Amino acid sequence: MKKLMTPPPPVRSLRPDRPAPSEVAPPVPRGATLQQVADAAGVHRSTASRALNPETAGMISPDVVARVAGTAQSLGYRRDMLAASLRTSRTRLVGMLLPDLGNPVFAPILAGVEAALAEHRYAVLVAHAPNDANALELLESLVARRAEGVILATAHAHDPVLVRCIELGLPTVLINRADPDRRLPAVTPDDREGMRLVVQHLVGLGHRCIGHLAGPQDASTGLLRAEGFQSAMKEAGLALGPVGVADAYTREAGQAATERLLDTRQGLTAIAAANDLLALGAMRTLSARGLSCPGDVSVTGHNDMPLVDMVQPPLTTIRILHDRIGREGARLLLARIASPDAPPVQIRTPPELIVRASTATSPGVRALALAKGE
Amino acid sequence: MKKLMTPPPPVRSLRPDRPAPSEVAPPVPRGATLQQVADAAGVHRSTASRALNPETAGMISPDVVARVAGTAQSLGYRRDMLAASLRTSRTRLVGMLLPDLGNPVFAPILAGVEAALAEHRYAVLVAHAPNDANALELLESLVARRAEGVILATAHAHDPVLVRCIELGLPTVLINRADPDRRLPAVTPDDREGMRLVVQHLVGLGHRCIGHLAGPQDASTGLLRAEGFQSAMKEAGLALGPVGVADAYTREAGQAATERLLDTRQGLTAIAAANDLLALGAMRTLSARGLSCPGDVSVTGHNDMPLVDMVQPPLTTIRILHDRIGREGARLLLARIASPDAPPVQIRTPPELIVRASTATSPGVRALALAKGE
DNA sequence: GTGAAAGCGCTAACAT
DNA sequence: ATGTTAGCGCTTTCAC
Repeated sequence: MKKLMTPPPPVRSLRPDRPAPSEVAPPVPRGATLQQVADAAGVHRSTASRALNPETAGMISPDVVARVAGTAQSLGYRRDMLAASLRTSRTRLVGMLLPDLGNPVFAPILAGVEAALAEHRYAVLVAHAPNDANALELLESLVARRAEGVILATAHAHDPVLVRCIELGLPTVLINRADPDRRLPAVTPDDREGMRLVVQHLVGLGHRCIGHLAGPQDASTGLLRAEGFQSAMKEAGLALGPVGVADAYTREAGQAATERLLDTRQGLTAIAAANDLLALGAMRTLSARGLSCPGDVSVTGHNDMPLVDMVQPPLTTIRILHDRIGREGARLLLARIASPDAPPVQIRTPPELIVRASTATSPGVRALALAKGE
Repeated sequence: MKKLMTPPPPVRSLRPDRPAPSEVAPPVPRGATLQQVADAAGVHRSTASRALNPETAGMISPDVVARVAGTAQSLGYRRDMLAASLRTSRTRLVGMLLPDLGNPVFAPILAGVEAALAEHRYAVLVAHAPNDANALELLESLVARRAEGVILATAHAHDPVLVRCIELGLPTVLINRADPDRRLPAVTPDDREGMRLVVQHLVGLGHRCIGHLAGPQDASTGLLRAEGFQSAMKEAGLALGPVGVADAYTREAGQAATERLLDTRQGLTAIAAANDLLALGAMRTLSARGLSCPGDVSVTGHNDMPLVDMVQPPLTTIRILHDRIGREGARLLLARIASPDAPPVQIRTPPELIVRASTATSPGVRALALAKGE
């Protein structure tokens, strides 16, 4: 049928040493191929393959292994992962979808992911989807490149990307933000606990009328921090605090939301923001209104981003271990790639309260102390 | 064992909806293959290939194109870039080697690179080599994955990575830092011009005794900014300024180098730092010595990193268009991939002086003005 | 322990 | 305009 063999064409013409510079195709620099190594070492390419793979080198006699390794070395051979991946269906590649590289939390997360994956010889394909623009398209391209899994730092409520990942059966880990339905493993800061630490701190300073400057409520950070704030207030025996919702994690949105918050409730002595940038926005609004921080109003942030210790006043905030979140996320993803049907784990990293100068004893307590003649 | 299943399993010839969890091999989720699409559409796979590729769809009759596209759609077919790449030797993949994701300049650079590459359907493989640890190894892994080129943000003097790239004939672009020998194309901020703007600004404020807080001299930024500083001083008719060299771009190193700088030369009224973090370190040292900024000593930075407008006093600095550096770098790399033998271009992005409150009229000028009874 | 042969999924001559 | 054929470079049964 198809296999009517012609005269024996067993000879494989070796590729020319210097491939003639083709007109239009870019002359990609290529090293030696396995076939060439095998030929030079006088063995079959399958033998060479086995000899060079630590997993299978045991099948081959030590002297052959040595010889092949030697010729490979001298020919500058590098295993072509592309071809190997096609054959084995293992690419050792994962994709990472980032919502906003402008936000300084993502760089250390990426660093953590990269470091943890590199330890397992995996590589990271970075895709950036500012304000979710064509995130789905980017996801598809990661799949087309046979990423073995993806890390999503972008998840928000009813995220189509997340749905698509599930639909594809693609190993996926959420990072920084979680899926409210817990369908996928996630690594997030312990947002509720962070807000609890903040509220406790403020209450300890004598504050009773505390407002929350909330982040966008379609992201888990915004939602959970708002919840954490209210439950900590309740726990402290205080009434639910007033809330101003910012529509983005920016200083400008923080300023605007603080305006609303201050208008909503008179006599606020402290503002717990869902994020450092929001807190900095709050400080601006306060000073614009002639209020001092922390004299009149204490302010707290969340994230401990670089330089918030140098602003005036230095910001009391919650430190998040972003690097560690990245590492854990990578670890989880590798676990999920290995066993995709294991139940999705939720990891929360512990927050740490960093007390600086933007929080102080509440004006009431100070007045009282003063009255006591201290 | 636990899984002694009862009746004979019904035969499922098609791949099971839920792939049975295999013992060790990860069940990678795969879509339809081109062959399957071709079969379903009743054409040969090469025809299907041509029909689905916009470049070659012209060769195929419109109705066949439509039919193939339809079946592809309904089967959820996605071209496997891995296989295509193996065949065509074009991966549309580039690697990016980053020295320090902790430094906030690199996130926007990465964003720029990613955005520019995505426009050409290229993807970015990110490798992180903090303090150059195994940078060479990372480079090799990028090559093994057949990256068509690399963007190095890591280059320093006599960089082995750079040498290896040249040796491999791998299309390479340097970013943020340049190769002193100009063997490779590079996109950098115009460091000399930036320092010139700074010095002019300070001289305009009446400063005459200006010191330079230099960065590491094995990176082009450190070197060029120091050179730019001195040549601008000369241009302004001033003597060479004293220099304190920091051994890293950190606040701590900036503090230490400022100590040395202040000890070297009495009567300094301004410090031009090579970088914002160094400038912040300088401010610390000044305040530790009871000197006020800008009252006694003016300070300038370089980069305009996030939040330096919020520190006290807000930092006068040079704004670098990091995002644009990334974009230009990507553009250059694509050009180099297309024609590797073109002469290496050097692009410098224009700096912009951002005047804030860390610089003020020199004490001498102020005293004079005062004496004049103003 | 090693070689032979098949094939991962795709594209690109070379035929018609 | 479409089908045939031959690989890209590698791994992996299956034989011996």
